[in-house]
Amino acid sequence: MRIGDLAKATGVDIETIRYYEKAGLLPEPGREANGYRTYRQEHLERLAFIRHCRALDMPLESIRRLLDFVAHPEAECGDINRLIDAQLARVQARLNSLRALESQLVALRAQCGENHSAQECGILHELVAAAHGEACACHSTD
Amino acid sequence: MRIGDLAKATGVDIETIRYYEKAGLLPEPGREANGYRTYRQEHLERLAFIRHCRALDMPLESIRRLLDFVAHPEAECGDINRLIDAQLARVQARLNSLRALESQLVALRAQCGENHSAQECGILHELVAAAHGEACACHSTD
DNA sequence: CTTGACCCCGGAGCGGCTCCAGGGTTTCCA
DNA sequence: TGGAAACCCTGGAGCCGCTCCGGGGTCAAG
Ligand SMILES: [Zn+2]
Ligand SMILES: [Zn+2]
Ligand SMILES: [Zn+2]
Ligand SMILES: [Zn+2]
Repeated sequence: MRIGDLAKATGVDIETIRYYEKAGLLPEPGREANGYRTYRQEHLERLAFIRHCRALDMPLESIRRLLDFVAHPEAECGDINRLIDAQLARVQARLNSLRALESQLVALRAQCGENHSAQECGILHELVAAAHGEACACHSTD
Repeated sequence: MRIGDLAKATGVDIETIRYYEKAGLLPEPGREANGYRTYRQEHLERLAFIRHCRALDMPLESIRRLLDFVAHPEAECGDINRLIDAQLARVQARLNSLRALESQLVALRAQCGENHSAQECGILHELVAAAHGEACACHSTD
């Protein structure tokens, strides 16, 4: 399998595959006489694993550590839990802030109905007022 | 007001303030004889405006355009609406994917209860299985 | 013999900061 | 008066996870 085949099989961009190799996530592939990379089934599985973890938004460093566990199956799995927990915590924190953000944006959007000049625009007014600190907790000074 | 005072007053890092200046978001401050930047009330307000928009997760480019409206209050406000709408759409898209992500992570986390070796760990098993494509839509090949 | 598809490499660019080295200035206290 | 601490300056590199670029080599079909 050449890199283009692997890319097609997994839906991962060629450049990204090379990047994962440089980053030490994907083991070095074999080389044809002309220098082209050649991959085997294990590379495909490894790459799918990486993409699955990336789809869970894990940083590459976490994936690296998970791959260590795959390579050393006798190790205790406590760190795996902690890793997932940390990831979940990140996601939930981001969810919370995005939810707050969404309602702020919805409220903001409601300030402008019809087309008019910027100086009469409720959105701009609200943004300026909030920046002055009136009823604005989001960019707190603490 | 020197840069440190502005930083303290707004809770924004000094380096970030200088970065905003370089990025053309904050107007060039005055300078003391020794080259130190000096800021006035308008800078403080401007910076607060920027931070408020950043708290709404707007990209700097959008903020630049909002600032253009502040500077040209006679312009039509239609673009302001579109800007907020686009931002809201981004946030909602991210919310949706994060919600899916959260439930996946929760399900994943449930696969491991007690401490054991990595090869028996349900989390690792699930990750590997999902990477193989069994019941996994997240890293689709299309 | 050329066209096009594929592959190689090293390096730059993205956003939004953050940090660093290497310097100058000011302020405070002994 | 001296010296340390706290502040300020600049330009440039580093972070993440790619993505794109230039400049080249390789190989099969028409
Ligand atoms: Zn997947
Ligand atoms: Zn309006
Ligand atoms: Zn705010
Ligand atoms: Zn386990």
